[in-house]
Amino acid sequence: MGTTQVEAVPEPKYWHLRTVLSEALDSEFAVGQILPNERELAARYGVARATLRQALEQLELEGRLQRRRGVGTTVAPPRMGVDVAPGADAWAGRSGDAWRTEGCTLTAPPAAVAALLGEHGSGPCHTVRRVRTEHGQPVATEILYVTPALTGELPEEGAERGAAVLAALHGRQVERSERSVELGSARADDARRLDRLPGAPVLVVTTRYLVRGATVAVTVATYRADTCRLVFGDLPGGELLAG
Amino acid sequence: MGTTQVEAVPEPKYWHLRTVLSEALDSEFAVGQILPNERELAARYGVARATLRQALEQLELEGRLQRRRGVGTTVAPPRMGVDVAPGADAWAGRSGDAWRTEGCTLTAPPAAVAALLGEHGSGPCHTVRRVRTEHGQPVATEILYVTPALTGELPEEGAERGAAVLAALHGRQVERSERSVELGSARADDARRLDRLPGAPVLVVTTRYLVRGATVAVTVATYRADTCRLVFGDLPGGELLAG
DNA sequence: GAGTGGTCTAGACCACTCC
DNA sequence: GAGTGGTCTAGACCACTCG
Repeated sequence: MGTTQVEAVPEPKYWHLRTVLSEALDSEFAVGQILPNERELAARYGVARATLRQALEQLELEGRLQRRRGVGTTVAPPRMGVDVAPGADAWAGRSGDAWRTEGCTLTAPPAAVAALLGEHGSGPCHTVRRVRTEHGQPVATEILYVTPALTGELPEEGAERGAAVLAALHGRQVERSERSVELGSARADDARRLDRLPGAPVLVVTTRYLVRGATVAVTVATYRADTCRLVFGDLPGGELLAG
Repeated sequence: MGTTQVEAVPEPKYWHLRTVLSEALDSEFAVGQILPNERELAARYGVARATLRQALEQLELEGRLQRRRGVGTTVAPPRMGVDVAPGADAWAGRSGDAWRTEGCTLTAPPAAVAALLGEHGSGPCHTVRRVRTEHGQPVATEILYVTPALTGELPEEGAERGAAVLAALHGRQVERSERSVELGSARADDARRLDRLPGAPVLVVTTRYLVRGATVAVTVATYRADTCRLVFGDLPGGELLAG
């Protein structure tokens, strides 16, 4: 008794620190500005470095900070809006297209993708790898799986075949598409392409393209969660409230 | 010399451990099964508990594990697909509606929302709080901001006014909507509603509803990232490849 | 009260960037 | 080589759930 407990459920130090730092970022720092190093910040706030890092990790997750090994921690700009509306992330040929095709193989898709492709998923698929760059920064990697039934014969190999696959898809009508978004962590190869460390948080966008009721193509796109805000622009109208 | 370095760039322990555990989950554990406790797992794999926890955090981020203080770590079921298509997450009145209205106030929106509302954002807005439950589990919280110009006079207070606001919106035509998804971390109040700890990763879905070119309503929905896969069903068709 | 995950510490060393 | 963030350790204590 006698201890006037201001908060019945005291919040963790790292969470309080996150709030304090967040407010400091708003009022005392400009975008791109470099913060004091972790050891100094920890000393300044009277916590262990690990605790400070927990707070910084939160802020990085929220897109407020950017940390680079060997360089320092900087104040991140607001997340860029990346348009992922169907057609807007044009697979090819668009003016100002930000996608770059890296290569193409003919391999069996992973089980999760095979399930989406249904009967077409059992055999090998054209597998096209692409990387999306925005404002000079890599923001996404993507793997496109296309059933060979859709493209027909494609003798070329490697990156050239990738272009051929995209060309074969060019202008095809699709009845509808289904898209889902979930949180993931970057695998080693994606992390390298995205200029991040393995395990970095990413937003995984999976899209099914349907023609006459059958899934003819699937894309799995991996967006950097720290720098990207996925924008689904111009959704159809309709009633503001269903029911 | 003499040290045959198998991997030129050795991966961190926690990342390797993540892979090992991930494979063990696939082959040796069933959904819902409880894992050995952290101290034992750390000993078993010959690492410090903190390192083991780093691996577990990764797997939790990927939706593979579920950790509950005082209980243990269990194998999580596959993420549930949560439909967030416009109209599908009906604001009210739908059969099987999974949203529950918590209350309603007339307050000035935060700056970020005010910016989206444009000229209407300067004054106070109807602010409706809702919670979405799916399969008996809270999956999302949402705040709906509506300009008073759209609803007219609404004398009631609290949760009843919330219903009145929703009723006023019922069946309204909207020309188009714009939606974005980004990663965030749960604030204390959202965390409580979602049965999570502060800082838990969430997917923040922001939607603008437009009528005659003006934004009349904005929703900010916060989904649990560990258990939810956001599904945008039945997107419009069109060309499979734009260009 | 026993057992769990969550927080926090103090220190060490490593990988990387830049001068 | 100096300075940064990233990894890892060994230990302590706290908050929570459950029998």
